[in-house]
Amino acid sequence: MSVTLTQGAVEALFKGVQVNNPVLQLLSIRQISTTSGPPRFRLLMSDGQHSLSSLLLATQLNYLTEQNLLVPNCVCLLKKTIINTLADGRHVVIVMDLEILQSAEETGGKIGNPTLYSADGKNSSPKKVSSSTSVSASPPSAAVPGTSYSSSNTAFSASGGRGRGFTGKAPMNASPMNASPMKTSPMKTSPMKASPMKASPMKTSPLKATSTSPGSTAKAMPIANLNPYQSKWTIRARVTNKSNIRTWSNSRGEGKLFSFEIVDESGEIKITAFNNEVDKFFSLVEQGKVYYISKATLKVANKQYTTLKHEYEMTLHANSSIIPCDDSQGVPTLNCDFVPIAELENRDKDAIIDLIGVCKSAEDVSRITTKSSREVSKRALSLIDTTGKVVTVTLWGEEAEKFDSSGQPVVAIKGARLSDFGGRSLSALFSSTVMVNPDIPEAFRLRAWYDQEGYAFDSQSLTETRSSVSGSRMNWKMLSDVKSESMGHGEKADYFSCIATVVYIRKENCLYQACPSADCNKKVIDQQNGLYRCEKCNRDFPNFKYRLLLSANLADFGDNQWVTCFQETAEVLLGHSAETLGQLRDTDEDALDEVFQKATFRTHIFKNRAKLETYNDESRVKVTVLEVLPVNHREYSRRLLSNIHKLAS
DNA sequence: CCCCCCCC
Repeated sequence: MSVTLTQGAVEALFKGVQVNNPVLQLLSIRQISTTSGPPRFRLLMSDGQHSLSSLLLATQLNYLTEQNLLVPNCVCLLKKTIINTLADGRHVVIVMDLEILQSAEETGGKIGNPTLYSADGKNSSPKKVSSSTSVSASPPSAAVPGTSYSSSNTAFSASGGRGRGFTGKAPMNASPMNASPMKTSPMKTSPMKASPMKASPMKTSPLKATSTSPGSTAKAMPIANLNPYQSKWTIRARVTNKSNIRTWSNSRGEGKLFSFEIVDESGEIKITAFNNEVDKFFSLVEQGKVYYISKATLKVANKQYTTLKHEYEMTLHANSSIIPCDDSQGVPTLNCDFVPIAELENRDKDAIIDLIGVCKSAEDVSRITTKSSREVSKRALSLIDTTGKVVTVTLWGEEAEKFDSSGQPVVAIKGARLSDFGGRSLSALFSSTVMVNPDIPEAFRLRAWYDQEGYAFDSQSLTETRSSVSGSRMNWKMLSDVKSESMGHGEKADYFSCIATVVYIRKENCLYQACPSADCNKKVIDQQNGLYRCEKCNRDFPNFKYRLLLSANLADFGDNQWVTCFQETAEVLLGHSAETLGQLRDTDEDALDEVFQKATFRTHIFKNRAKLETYNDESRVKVTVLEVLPVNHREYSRRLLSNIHKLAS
């Protein structure tokens, strides 16, 4: 005999320890009953000393049985195995790949006198087990919840699984599911009988001990651990993305379907319901709610059509069960991995991105016609985050129609697609989830940031559109043109735009105390008695508001120019509100200095107005800044080239 | 078993 069985392999596998390429003898094989899908085979294998009955043949190896190759007494090399851990701590070994080293004939019979391995050391006759329907009488180890569900990670990665499980951060992080027992049990059958071997029901339910109602202490299977090789599971998960009902008609037939995505703290998976199951479950399944789900079919996910990371997806069938769960504790509301907007520049086109930002502005909804002549609504939003960058996100259909931008809400989008249109922009997909003012810490942080400082940011958009800057209505000039073209000398003011760098901002007299009434910005006179007088309103006020009136010196490569910035443009230039700056001046002069320093040597696009003014018999052109816009690199290059061309000619 | 993801 040329083969040697791997001694100790059965004990290791029984205990859930991976064994590399063990050589085992098949003692018996039998088909187990399944509700759907291809036949499943359970194996009793021996290492010569012990035998193990909790092995399942992966369906892709079924051909070995069909060809009568995998028959009792043959010797096998298990090239790839997955160890699944059941809720009660027992392990099931899925044989993913094997090689028959020696046929049954060549081997000639059973090697050694193996006894069925069990944890308590009692050995039972392998014959008895192989003909019995009961699983080996290992004592239920209810005391190992900490290790429950933990599929062997190394085994999973060896099987080619990638990024399985929980890769994002959970915004609503709660205690691990293991530690949050379900309070109620709406399930008719106990989910804890999580044996993949339907023909081998456990006689006792190991976790039932302290419960008064069946299933009350049961644990759900984490979504990340779902696989086609275990059919008896119950998950507890939140619906994150429910589609409408769609119909189809093609060469293979017609029908209707809807799909939804669910999340638990371990991961996400897509579920699809067809025809009868649409009728049964469509109204039951609600976005945001938590359900117990069991008895659905798992199949390999088509990555072409899903943005989720799970290797599998689920299809509901006639026996599938979806039961609302009142206790949603510990089930995350969403599972986002937000990408800072500034970081989008470094991401690839077509990447699927989770994004959160304050909706600075939004287009009105509009109707467009697609290439395939379908009409659809769209609405573009400008989102900003603490990186100070802005990006355009397009919503479609109903989402676009319903969106309300009033109050500049925080918008979070899970699963938007990155496009290179206009540089960088995003588009919501059918699979995207759009949340307005979501109840998550990131949203609260952003709200606070925006209201305190973000609103005044000289934000740069990653999305360049016709309306943003580039070209059309801009009367581009160099600063030297102000003098050489005698701008502002005409009857009307001249308007021009330039790209220039702030070389100096005068701090003296940059702030004044203005009349607090809404439409009056007149400087008030401090009466030194706690009252402030506005001559224009002819009234005394107990308060005032700070206003900015900034003198700045701008330079481009041709010349420099003193300009005036009022309130709004000054706030953008300095990056803070007049109110904040007023407080700083009164309380922290150093901080105010820093603000001015930070704003200096920054380059922007300035839209200006030039007009000759006469004051005390002296005339000079006064340039007022009307708008400060971020410089876009493409635009900057274009202007630079244009200016060089102008200088050369 | 579907698989549309759009427009500038």
